[in-house]
Amino acid sequence: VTVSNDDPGDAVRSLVAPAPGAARDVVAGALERGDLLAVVGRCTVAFDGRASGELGPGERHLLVKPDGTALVHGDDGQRPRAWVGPGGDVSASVVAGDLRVRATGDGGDDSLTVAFEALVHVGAFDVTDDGERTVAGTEADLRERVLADPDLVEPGFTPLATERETPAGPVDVYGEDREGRAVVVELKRRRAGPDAVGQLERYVEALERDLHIEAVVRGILVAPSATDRARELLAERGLAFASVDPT
Amino acid sequence: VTVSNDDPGDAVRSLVAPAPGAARDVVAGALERGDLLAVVGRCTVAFDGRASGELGPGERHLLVKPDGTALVHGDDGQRPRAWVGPGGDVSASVVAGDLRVRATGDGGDDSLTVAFEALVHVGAFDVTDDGERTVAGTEADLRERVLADPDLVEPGFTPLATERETPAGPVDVYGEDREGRAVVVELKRRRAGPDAVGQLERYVEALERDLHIEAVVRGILVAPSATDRARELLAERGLAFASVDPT
DNA sequence: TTCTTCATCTCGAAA
DNA sequence: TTTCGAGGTGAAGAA
Repeated sequence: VTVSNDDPGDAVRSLVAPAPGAARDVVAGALERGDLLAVVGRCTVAFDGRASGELGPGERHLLVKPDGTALVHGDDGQRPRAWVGPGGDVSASVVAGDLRVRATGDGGDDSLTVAFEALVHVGAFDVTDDGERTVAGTEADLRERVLADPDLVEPGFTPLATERETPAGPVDVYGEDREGRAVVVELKRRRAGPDAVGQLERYVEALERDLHIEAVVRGILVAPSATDRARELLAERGLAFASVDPT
Repeated sequence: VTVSNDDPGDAVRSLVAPAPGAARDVVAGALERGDLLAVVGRCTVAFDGRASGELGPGERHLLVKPDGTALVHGDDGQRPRAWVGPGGDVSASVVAGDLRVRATGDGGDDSLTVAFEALVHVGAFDVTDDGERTVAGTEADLRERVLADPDLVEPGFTPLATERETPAGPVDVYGEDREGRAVVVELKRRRAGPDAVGQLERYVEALERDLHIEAVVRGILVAPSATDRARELLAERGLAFASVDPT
């Protein structure tokens, strides 16, 4: 077992195949300093809270962030096998010769316990991420596109408001058609399914009641495409569809 | 810059503050062997595909799994700041003196590029996670509970089928009430919102049409609780609610 | 706080 | 492959 550290300003602590006690010390120090903590090894995991469950023995990667978030990743997939959210407490101990890391969620209702029966690596890193994040191709971009060129929705369509409030919640785009009829537009950045139609329908009905007029409120689903079931539902409800890409 | 490795059967390679070339070699070896790869350092990130975007300079943790999944984690929150799914290719290179890791998603439509301008740690780990995952408190558990004690839904309720097919999709639980009327039950393991009511409504309407009878099909939403808006919608649609916890 | 909806949602199962 | 709904969904914005 060797401690391997080039000591670049105490920014890193890295142990390969450490003894549990040495690992616990590194983990405890990382938690105290607010470091990013990474532990790789064979472990079992238990969690409890909104639901409860466990992971049988397996080799995994535990990531603990300065805000208390803890993620247990297996060897595949994009989602952690187990996790607990930020805001809680994290502690480390050695129980029966095993390193044990325990984290609790914000309310304290959620808890996560990781017991390592073999340690491959422990690392503590003093990192801060203050970089900006930009994303293009979101629903917001689709909305901008529709507002810039309302004919994409339907020739003669005139947007009047975004996020217009109704008893059923805010509608993405509210406007009127060439004949002056009220129009509710629901935007989806991806292929739309039955849920999107249900949403649109709720807004249309809510707005009809809100305006308490006899005139019909039209509903238009705007998305790159829609599934067959979604199109059937649109037809049944007398709603329309317009194909528009978010980019 | 030191290579620090206790050589526990070639299961670990760990470099603290490595030079880009040395890091590239470790990364390339990890990709070749199918190791779990972890890189910590200051980087910029760009992604493209379903959407596109970038992360400005920041210190982050890159995790690459044997299946090609790549996750870029910042110092807080539970979701990666950027990612690409499994199934694609991953490659490493040194460009303008910086380690660069590029990963593509399954279809090759998605791509993720991470350029490290400073390296804190590089680790390659030979791990496999074959542990079982068990979870209690899921919707399946709620269904079992309801089937074991149908009175939780409503006194006199009799379940007849689960996953019963309708033109709108499979119904969680199908049965009949004390008067022999058809009943559709929609289950939610947590507090139910408007979307759950929309789902239940679709199933009720689909089943009414499917049975093509004059008799009404009843709908009951079963969940620990429901939001006010959800309750209003239930009332408008003539649907019922039953409070049942998944555990 | 609760509520509502978006997400580069992810994931699994079924048609 | 596509569709559909669950998820211990998470996260953001508004009331």
